Amino acid sequence: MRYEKGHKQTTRARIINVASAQFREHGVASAGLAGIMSAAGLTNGAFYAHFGSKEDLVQAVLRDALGRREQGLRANLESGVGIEAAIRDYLSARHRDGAASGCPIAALVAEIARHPEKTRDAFTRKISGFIPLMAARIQGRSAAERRQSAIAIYNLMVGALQMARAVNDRKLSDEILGSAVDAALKLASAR
Amino acid sequence: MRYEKGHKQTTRARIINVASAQFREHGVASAGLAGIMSAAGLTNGAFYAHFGSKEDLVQAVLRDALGRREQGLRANLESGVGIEAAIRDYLSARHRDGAASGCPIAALVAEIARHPEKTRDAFTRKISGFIPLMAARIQGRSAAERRQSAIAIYNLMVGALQMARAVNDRKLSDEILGSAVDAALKLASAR
DNA sequence: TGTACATCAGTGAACGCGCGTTCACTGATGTAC
DNA sequence: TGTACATCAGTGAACGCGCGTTCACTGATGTAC
Repeated sequence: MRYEKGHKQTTRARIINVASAQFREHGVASAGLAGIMSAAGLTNGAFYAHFGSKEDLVQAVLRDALGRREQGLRANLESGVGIEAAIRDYLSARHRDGAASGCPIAALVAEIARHPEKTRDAFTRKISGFIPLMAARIQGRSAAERRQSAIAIYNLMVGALQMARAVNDRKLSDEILGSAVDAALKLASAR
Repeated sequence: MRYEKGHKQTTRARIINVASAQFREHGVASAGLAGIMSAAGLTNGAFYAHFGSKEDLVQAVLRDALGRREQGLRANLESGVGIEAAIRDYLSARHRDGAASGCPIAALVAEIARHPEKTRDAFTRKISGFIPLMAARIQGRSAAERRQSAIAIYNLMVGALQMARAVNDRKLSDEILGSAVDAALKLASAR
């Protein structure tokens, strides 16, 4: 064959990786296919050998990026990384300043709400899988309470990260992250 | 005069109102000027008699929409509407399902982070004004603690509302709102 | 009082541009006989 | 072994379209004299 076996799969993965970063950095609506393809070292036309439409790519990116974060959660759980470390990492200056490689939920959730059902389906499915993984690391009297706290903590972190990114004043931005860390830790400890 | 006094101001306000709703519903990037102007009962060209650019309009919308919410907060404070009622209202199904007339922060914060400094300035200024108004209604040992809780509660509500809007499963969406209400109330009460 | 001109909010066609998408083609390698 | 054809990932030009923006123009009313 003119290309080694698995070449197309590799190319597809490269497109997904590039798109994943550009979507998170510029938003789905503002990241164009031409820019994504050229950053992947390809030309416009090759796109449709891999995906049926831009919306298809969005779904593939969501599944991939959220899948990676899920794997990360599982790895943390197994290696015993504490919930406090995870919260501090999520709400760090590094995460705030590195949206392109950061949490896809924080970067894209508002846009996803405006996308077609199929895209929201892909998102919803991944989120549903996430929740039990987070709940497993949270203290609480009952499973229901742990689940509830896990959801609230994630929502708090997502909101705080976005706010810290939008605000144009370093001190206020740091204060937002710090307030969220404290509140998240409170919610994570049994009451 | 061919138009009564104050006519231009009224028109400007109408453009801002229409844009405000369309930005919140479709996002700034996806809401076009032609659509905004025609919804305001005008043609394309009239836009530049009122604003220098689309980005100018974004800033005007932010100042207007956040100003309205600030006024609402002040009114609640004076009329003694409790923090619990405010939280339940923010995290209601009605607010989730009515983005066009809902909180501009939840709808636009992620996009604002990617806009020019001047736009982020307008946002930051309004947010800074917000915080003390919210802190005044929160319990806590010190002013610093009240401020911290107010920030965390708002971040939690913004994140939860966005997540509830993105998720494509009514039950999960309701659960997200409910979890956020409980967590916000916990954060709002003194500890 | 009547006429000439100034004002100005809004019109609507046109600008260049980048978007998502399509498609005829390329060229390296495989297979058939 | 050599030739004809099939495969297919990727090329690159072109499509129609809507975007933000510009601009010559309109027409109702004001002011000057």
